[in-house]
Amino acid sequence: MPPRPGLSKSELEVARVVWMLKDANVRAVYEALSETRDIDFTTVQTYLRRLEEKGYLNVRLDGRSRFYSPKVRPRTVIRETVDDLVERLFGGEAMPLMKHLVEERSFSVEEIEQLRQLINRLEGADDEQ
Amino acid sequence: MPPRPGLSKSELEVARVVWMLKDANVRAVYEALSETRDIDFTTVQTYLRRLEEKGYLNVRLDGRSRFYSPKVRPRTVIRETVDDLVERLFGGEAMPLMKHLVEERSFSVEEIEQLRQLINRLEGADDEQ
DNA sequence: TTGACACAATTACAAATGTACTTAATACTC
DNA sequence: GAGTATTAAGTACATTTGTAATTGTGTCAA
Repeated sequence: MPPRPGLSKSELEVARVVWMLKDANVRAVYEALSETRDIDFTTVQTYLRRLEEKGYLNVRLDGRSRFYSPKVRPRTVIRETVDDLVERLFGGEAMPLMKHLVEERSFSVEEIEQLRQLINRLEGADDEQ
Repeated sequence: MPPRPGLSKSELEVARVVWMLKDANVRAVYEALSETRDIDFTTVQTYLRRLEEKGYLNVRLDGRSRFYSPKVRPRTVIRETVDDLVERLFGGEAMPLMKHLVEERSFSVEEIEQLRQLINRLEGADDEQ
């Protein structure tokens, strides 16, 4: 179990922006989010505050403004989130999700090739006992 | 956009049980859920009612008791759910999720082979223009 | 026919979530 | 230094979610 409260869907979205920006104040996050979505500045403020309260972000004061940066590694958050989804939607089996993705998200030829490479690499580093 | 309100994490879990049972009354769903999770009978009742209200389940009356069955196909719900996650967590790119799954969920040799097959099959039925 | 249960239906209610307004403090601009 | 913009901080508030208690009603067994 994660030692932190989970994130809601929208919170995840905001967290992702911070991951991309590495270190950002409210305005920067607000602007990034505004690209794709109609949202109020103070709403972003609230999200960032909650993300900090929940232990996902660090805050640093620079002058009068607060800069947020990841505290938990994206990879970790992604793992927890995806695991949770797999648990609830597929009873813990990851394969059906893979299958779903492969079948429903029409990948390009290049992407398929990329995938194949990934799998090949896996087989090399196989840690089955 | 889905024409129905989205499902919460727990609602998804309950929906999945109904999918598996195909057609079930509260008790059956309650019993299936109890296997893995401590939950009250009436809580299950509430979830099922909400799932129906949201348009995900059909209800049929058999004697005095209500039998629930899927109204929206699992595949559809899964697509909507996964798409939403991919959107928020990976900005709409499915590949990073695949990559994550392949790297983080140690698949067995058999599963890897299965995956490979899946990909091969894909290439045959390639519908790029 | 009377409990004891089963199930439906209704209601409850705190916590989490999405969304924003308000107020206060500062900084920047003439 | 008065007015304007920026940010922080606090507060608000309806909706959704998770969880269940309560109340009504029929069913079955003794």
